[in-house]
Amino acid sequence: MLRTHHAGTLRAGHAGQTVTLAGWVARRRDHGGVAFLDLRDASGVSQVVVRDESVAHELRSEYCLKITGQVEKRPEGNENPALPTGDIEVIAGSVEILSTADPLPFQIDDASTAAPVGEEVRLRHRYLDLRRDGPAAAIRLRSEANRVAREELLADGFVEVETPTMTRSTPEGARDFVVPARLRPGSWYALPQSPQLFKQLLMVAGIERYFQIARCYRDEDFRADRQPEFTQLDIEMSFVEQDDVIELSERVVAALWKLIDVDVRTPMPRLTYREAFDRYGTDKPDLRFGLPITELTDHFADTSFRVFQAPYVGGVVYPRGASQTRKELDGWQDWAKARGAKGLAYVLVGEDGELSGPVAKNLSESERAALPDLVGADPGDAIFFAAGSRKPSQSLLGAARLEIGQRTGLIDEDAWSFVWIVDAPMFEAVADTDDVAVGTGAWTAVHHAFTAPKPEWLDSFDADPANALAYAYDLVCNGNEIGGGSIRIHRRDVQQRVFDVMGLSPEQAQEKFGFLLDAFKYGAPPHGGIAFGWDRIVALLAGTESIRDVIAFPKTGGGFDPLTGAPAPITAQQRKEAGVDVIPGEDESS
RNA sequence: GGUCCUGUGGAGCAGUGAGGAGUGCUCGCCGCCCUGUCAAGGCGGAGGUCGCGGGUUCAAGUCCCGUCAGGACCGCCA
Repeated sequence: MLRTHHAGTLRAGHAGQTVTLAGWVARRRDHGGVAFLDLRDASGVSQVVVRDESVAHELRSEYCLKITGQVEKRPEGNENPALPTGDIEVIAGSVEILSTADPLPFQIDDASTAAPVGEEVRLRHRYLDLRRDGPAAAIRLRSEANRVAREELLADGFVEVETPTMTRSTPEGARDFVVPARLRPGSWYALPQSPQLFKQLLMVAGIERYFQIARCYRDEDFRADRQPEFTQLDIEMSFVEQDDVIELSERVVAALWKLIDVDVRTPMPRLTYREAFDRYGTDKPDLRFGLPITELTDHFADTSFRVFQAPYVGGVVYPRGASQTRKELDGWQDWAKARGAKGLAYVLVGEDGELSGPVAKNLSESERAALPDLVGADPGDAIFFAAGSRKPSQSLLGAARLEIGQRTGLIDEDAWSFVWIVDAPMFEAVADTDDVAVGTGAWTAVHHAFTAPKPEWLDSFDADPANALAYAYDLVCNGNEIGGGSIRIHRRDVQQRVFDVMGLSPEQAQEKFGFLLDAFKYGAPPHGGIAFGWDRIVALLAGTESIRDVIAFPKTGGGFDPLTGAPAPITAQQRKEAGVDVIPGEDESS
């Protein structure tokens, strides 16, 4: 080893020892005659005292040094209580420059810069960014999360299995990334959107308890919490029911949050999908604050106000919202229109209890009188309304609820709220979505085509697909969906009935999922599982907004890696070898 | 595919409303001084296609059009 000690570990007890340290110059304070270096390695920093000015003079920020010297207690009064190593310093005997450093594109020591450095320049020099305390801690926390999950699962008899990252394109939800196959020009591998099909095959294989920290790939447009490649903690178990998967999941989550000294209370509360939409207008409600939505359809059943003559009317309270300016209230209209709504009707509750605003005069005396109590509004509050089809209206109110919670500071940023969303519908009408439908039927799977119906719907789901409930569960933390899974179909007859609802013929099913259906012919065990959004979970643990902060080398919005410059053109020779430009013949399936 | 925000020495900002010489701030960088600092200090200095292209104008960082890049959101993401 080049060193005998780690810089951040030296204490008063080391005084008198001769040590060798290796690390980077975090900061240099040259007094001419005596110079102080903060030498940083992964463990922290120690102050090094260089008394030879000719040695100290040429040293610069982020030079990589090897220093041998004696640990001494700092002179009386010169201790730095802000540093763990603040009681000692290392009097440099020899200073060897292992590596010099050019002037930096940005400062590593962010304590000295008032404002944060821009993300683009940080990502272009991510290897420097990761020398900083915050980013370094996030990557190390991720490693700890991986360790904790592995320990919890391995101790419970789980087997870690790696599945292919070059596989067959299967019709799942998202667009596939594809890889040309040199040996079969015109044919392509796909990168997996998840290990879903493989983990089910592993259940057929008798693994019984599988997990993997799995990389997944989806070629979709970006959002703050999306990357083209992302990570799931993927779990699948045989001979289990919903409660078994949930119980295991809660143990894993509790172990993870212990990393940040949070005791997660289990069992976690559950909401049905229906309740979540009725009360919070979303399937991933943030329960760190209240402000539930109130359905007002019955209240306005006989209204003369055209806008409220709708299949659904609901409202949400904006505490103290009546004092908003006209401009702010108009801003909400733009906000709603940006979400595809016509607008956001509102009523202001005066301090005297009188209702005002453009909508109020359209309401009857009785409609006005009961309204504040019905929605839980006090004098000085505002009430926002959405009217129209049930789900879009609830979604709008749910988004408004969240926006109100954020604007009014109702959200306790230190709180952790976990909730399971259960009993999601199995199907949704194709007309309600623009999904690339797997089949040609009027219905498409909400979760995926292998999700089992709840036991009580086993006989009737195909007779009443609009109301059939799936044996599926999503885990939501502070308004983020951090995990989701289901009990799978293991019976061929049930699977075919699901395909029938989706308009998928046996022949079509065989073509698309044949390898899975074939496997299910050979004694498939009942099984189910869950996948956790690992990047989001670690981001929550790290207390950062963006999952980019917990990915070592993330990509920016266009799928571009500012560090390597990927994606980049390839040479003509590479194109030729890869067979990218081969046009499939008529006898080849594309 | 759509909407909004941002782009000014190496970093972070101000300057754009209401056009008038690349003006300013904090940090960094370079040189000199300095023997107890720890965001060291003092003095001096260098460093700019104002993202890019076009237009309006006597004159554009500033106004208009287009475009590129980054961020956020809608669509999309079983």
